[in-house]
Amino acid sequence: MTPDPADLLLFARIVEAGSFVRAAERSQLPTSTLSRRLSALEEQLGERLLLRTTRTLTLTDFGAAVLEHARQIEQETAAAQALAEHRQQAPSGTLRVSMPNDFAAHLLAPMLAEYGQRYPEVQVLLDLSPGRVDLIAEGYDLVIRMGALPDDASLVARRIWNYCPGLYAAPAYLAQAGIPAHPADLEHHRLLCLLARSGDPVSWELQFGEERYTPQVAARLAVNSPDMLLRLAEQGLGIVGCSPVFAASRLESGRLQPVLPGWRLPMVTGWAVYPGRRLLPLKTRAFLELLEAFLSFAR
Amino acid sequence: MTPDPADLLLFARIVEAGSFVRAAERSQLPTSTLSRRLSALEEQLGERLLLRTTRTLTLTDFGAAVLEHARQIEQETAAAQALAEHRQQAPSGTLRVSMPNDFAAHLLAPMLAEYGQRYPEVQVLLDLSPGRVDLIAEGYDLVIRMGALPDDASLVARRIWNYCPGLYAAPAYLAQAGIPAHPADLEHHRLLCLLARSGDPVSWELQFGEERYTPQVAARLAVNSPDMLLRLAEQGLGIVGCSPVFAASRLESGRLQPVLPGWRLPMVTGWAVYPGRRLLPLKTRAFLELLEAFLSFAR
DNA sequence: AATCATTATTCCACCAATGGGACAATTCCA
DNA sequence: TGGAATTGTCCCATTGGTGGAATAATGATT
Repeated sequence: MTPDPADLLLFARIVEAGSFVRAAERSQLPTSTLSRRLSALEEQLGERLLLRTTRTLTLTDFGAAVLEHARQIEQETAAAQALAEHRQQAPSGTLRVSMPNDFAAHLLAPMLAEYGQRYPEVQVLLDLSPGRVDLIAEGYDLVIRMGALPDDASLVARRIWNYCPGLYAAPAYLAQAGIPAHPADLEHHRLLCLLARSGDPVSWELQFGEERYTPQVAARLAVNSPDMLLRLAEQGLGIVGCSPVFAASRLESGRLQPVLPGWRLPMVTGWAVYPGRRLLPLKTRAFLELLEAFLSFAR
Repeated sequence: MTPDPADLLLFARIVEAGSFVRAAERSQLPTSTLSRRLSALEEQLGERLLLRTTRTLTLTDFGAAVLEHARQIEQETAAAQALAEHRQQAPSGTLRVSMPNDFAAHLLAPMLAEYGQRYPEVQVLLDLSPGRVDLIAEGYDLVIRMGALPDDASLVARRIWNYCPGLYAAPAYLAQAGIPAHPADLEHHRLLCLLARSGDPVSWELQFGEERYTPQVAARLAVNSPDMLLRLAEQGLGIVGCSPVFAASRLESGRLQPVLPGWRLPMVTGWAVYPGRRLLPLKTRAFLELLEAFLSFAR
């Protein structure tokens, strides 16, 4: 059996302190423990390390040889602790984040800039692939996804954002197909739908305050990229349902305009998913905090 | 509080094994312990080291940083153990021995040669000062002394040799002063006495089998070196009492001859004194074994 | 020389860590 | 698709180690 490195560490401390009692004071341990542990270590190694008198401790030359290794152990444990403490104060390392492309482009660009400036020691690796990634297997620290969250017990999902998509279309399209006055009118329109990952069709369950209405329509086109969806709507392909935030720039420039204002699609929730509930790396915690701060503005 | 190096070592083992179960098998520990200890370590360091799924373990980049130090600790403990095991097989280091000059010259020269040849890794430091040395304070591994042994509880004395001094004188001296036929005759002779360390006079309590006789004489000369004593006797200064072994060479060459053959002085015991009762360094144990082997020949 | 202060060791009641088992979850295999 | 095997975590009775106090012993001091 290999010796307990903790005992070797204690041995180093005893030698440094020069006596059992001083080592006990520094280590916050009773002298009895030190005495017992050292004896056990000697027993295990099969040779004495220290010759002890009540007044003096002298190293065996075997003890001197072992002491070198014991000091190394002491130094390495201290290094490990220092590493941890440094982490506690300044986030560092590599942060691997995966999030939808549009989410990053429309909402997170300034936030990412701020994060990079505030924590220069963290290297951010941003993945914008739309598909879900295996958080742990692929080594991601954080994954942001819209809609359905993965029910993985080892993962923790945190609600970071939500929105109720509104309906938007290009003025040219509305001039040609007419402006709907009620959800029921949508049955005669071309609807552009965001393709859910699960592949099942999205129901257009519209609501306006307490009032609800679900037109019996099928989407004419489904894409898995909100940005592409908006671009298609801009080209006059139909009516799109998406977040007001995403549509904002096109609304301002007049390339899109609201349809059935006040009516909203069901709430979509954005989740931040990360492994484990506690002991989150500081870099991740910092990212989440900054994320929430920015999203509370964008709400 | 600094982390427990034993936990860091376990962490390294888990990473090497690739799973908790395999690490448990190798370490002869239950998986529950490994799981708990690793969690405790993470708790203490404040950040996760391993992301665990039932099927895969992946290192955090913090974990990767800590792992380096953990591996060092593993290596150092192994080195310490190897050191001990190597000691078990091949004595090494420095052996500090103190013994009387004459004891070394007449009895131990071949034994020391044999020891040096058999254990080349041991550097022997031989002290031939006649006075008693403080075993522990001066760092001696072994002290050989003739006569009274120190009653020190922390020291262990082992009887290694004993002899009954005989009487010897130079032929020239005997021709001049006459050959004693009975111990009582010694009262008219010059007696050369070995100076005891305590300084008190040595009584010439002669015995021959069961017969005892103590001539009322005082030594004319006292020296604390048996060899010098013999040399003085050789010069015809008087009758000396010393070990037959010490006198052997001079008896063979005829420079000395026995006086009152059969009569002997009281037994003198030689002691080997060393610190502690068990866990004797192998170099010391080897020395003692060889010592006893040689002295059993010289008896 | 004798006493005192200091130090390492020993003893024993007690507590915390252990480890065997059950459990939940996941991946592999048919 | 469904079981089977494997894996990490949790639970709780049990044990080994802990730590406070007494003991033995040593070196300095008066």
